[in-house]
Amino acid sequence: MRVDARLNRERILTAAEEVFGELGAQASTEEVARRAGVGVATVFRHFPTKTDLVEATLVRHFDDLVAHARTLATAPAPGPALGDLVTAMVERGATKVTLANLLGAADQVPSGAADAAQRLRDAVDAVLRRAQEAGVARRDVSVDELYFLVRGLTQAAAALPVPTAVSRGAVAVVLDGLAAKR
Amino acid sequence: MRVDARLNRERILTAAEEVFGELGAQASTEEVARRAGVGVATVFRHFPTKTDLVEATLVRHFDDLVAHARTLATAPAPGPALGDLVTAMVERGATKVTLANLLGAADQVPSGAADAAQRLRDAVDAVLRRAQEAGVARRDVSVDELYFLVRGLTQAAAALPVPTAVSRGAVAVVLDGLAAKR
DNA sequence: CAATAAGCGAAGTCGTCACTTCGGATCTTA
DNA sequence: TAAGATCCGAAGTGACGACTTCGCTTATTG
Repeated sequence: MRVDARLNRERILTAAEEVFGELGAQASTEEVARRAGVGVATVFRHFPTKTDLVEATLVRHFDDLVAHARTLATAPAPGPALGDLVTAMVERGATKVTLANLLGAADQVPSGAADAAQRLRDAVDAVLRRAQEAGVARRDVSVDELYFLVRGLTQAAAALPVPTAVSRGAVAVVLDGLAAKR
Repeated sequence: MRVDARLNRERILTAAEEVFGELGAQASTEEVARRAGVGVATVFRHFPTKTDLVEATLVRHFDDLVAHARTLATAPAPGPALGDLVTAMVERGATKVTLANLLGAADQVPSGAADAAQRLRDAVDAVLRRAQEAGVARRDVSVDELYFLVRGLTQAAAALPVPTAVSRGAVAVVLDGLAAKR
């Protein structure tokens, strides 16, 4: 692959992340191209369909979160680690959830995104289990439920322009409900 | 207004509720017309823009919830009433939230929907305050946060068909976090 | 029951957006 | 450094969806 091609690919991904974050998932491919400083044809050469572009953006984002989760899985304090993870997912994912919605709306869920989501699920699972074994998280909560909660918080946060006292408070309530009963 | 016009209006609203619930917010107006058994022109005569149609559907749904909330505001047990309300909003609203997203994406938030949302907020506020005064809900939670949580849970439930057990579990966690500390 | 006003649907128009084509510019390698 | 492969952007194309027009139908009213 030529160096200019690789550079453009990188520029497109970065632009897609910005544009979809600001304009929402229905932003046009042409807007992404404009922001990246390339022609539309270049975008389509790298990502044959719009779904491919969205998928690539999502996978990149998910893998970031996976790395973060794996670090937290070996952190000294399992309880705060779980809290950190939830907060990070909500705040960093806020702009990306609309993308996931677009993907969900498509008839077929692309395998690449599904794989990345699975990796993230597993990493979150590890953090949760560790907190449960340390006795600082309810044992009757499954990853599915935690995932559901995080997804919900993230989606609600995405509606707001900036993380606010309200979203922080809501996260606090959930973390409190997640904590082991005293 | 002629009786056939009123009947058609009713049919259109019902169809819109179904279609947007099943196909998502980006479903076409023509699909709504087909489902209602009328021509597209009829839909546009009753609701000049698609936004108007979405708004009308939302207002109807919100007002249903407002009625429910007002009933619960005078229920004998304030704690379970709050739980009931949250559950009802999440489960009944699941198909409707995508509509709210579409509205939010539009440049202008129609005043009608904003008013209905305000009425709902006030009704929920009443139920929450009553639970707090009865000492069964945390006092450091505001309506804003509760609303945020419900919105998130509903959106997550709407996004993809989730097993009821999972959404119920997640709601339980939130309600637990909402309960007064022991 | 006839006149009339309101309502209705079929067949458009217009703009937008995902995706393609092709002639020219640019990087690579011998 | 020059041949040649690779990459690029400007200008399409075709489909789809929001919204309009108009001739016909149907409910209302004196």
